[in-house]
Amino acid sequence: MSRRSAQGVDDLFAKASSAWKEQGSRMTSVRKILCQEAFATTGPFGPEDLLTKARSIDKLISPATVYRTLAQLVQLGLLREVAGPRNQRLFLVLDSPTAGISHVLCSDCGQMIPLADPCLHLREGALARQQGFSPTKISLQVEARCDEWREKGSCPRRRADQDAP
Amino acid sequence: MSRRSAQGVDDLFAKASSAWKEQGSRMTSVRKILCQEAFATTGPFGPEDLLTKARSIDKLISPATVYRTLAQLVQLGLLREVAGPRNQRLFLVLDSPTAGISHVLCSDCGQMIPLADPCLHLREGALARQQGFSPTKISLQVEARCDEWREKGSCPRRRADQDAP
DNA sequence: GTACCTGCAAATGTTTTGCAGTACG
DNA sequence: CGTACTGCAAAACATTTGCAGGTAC
Repeated sequence: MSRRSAQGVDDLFAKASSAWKEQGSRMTSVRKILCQEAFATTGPFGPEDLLTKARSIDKLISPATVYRTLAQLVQLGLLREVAGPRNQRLFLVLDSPTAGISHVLCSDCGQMIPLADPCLHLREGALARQQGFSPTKISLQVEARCDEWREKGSCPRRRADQDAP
Repeated sequence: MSRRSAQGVDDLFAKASSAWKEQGSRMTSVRKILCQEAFATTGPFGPEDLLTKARSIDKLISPATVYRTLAQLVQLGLLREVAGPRNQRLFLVLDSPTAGISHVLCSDCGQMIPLADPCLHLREGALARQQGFSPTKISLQVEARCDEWREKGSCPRRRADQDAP
């Protein structure tokens, strides 16, 4: 998994710290670990992913704390929740107006491939605001079969734990 | 809840029957009830909604059968699963070109408001093709808090059976 | 000292599965 | 008759919550 630049991570980390402090909360050592691991991730990640990464640093971190922290980071506007394939919950770091929130979901392997399209992002916000809504969660589902699937009969990204559609 | 025309329901019903028959399965009496209730619904509905409606006709229908049948109807291409607010699973009847469109989901009342935006639709197709995918269905969901919610503290569309977030 | 934070374990809520009986063709 | 379908109950998961102890300021 690719990682965000140290500069970007520090930026986000500072934002989280001050946002928490502002509301009487603290940047604790557990939250530090969770933030570092979450913010360093460039792609979408699930609660389970984050827990695993965090536990590679501190084995005692519990799922409860991961869920609590994720909810807070979404509420602070640093993460956005998106709908993943097969009802997974996924989170994305929101660190710039160009944050890629569009994705293609492969019908075969279920994998989510990000689409970078700032224009689309702006458009989504505008659409929602037009009708009197403030967006909190955005999910674009493009159901598709990848070219490899059509040519070779199976998707190269398919994971072993997945069943045929 | 608005209902689909009898003609439309019959059409979908016939499709389901023949699709099942084709694969050695049957249109049973329980499936009839589930299909009728699902196909008559024009908006998004959850497994629980469908179970309730079905039980108003036959009280013995079980959740297991509802889930099994929903999965099959999705697989047959008659329903489409979309991600709802607060991690609800929602299903839509796929019976027209307007099925693959965008929606705003209200975080408070859970209602899904369609967004007509053919431009967005076209754009997604292009994006997906760029990356080697052939899109089949596209749906954009923006989960949001509506202005009424922010101003009055609750959403005018809220239904009685829903809890505060 | 007073909040806040955390892990644990239990509770929740939803979806799936094994199984025995039933119904359909 | 054999296969598919169904309800029931239990299992499997994912997520949330209560609480007691620990930590930061």
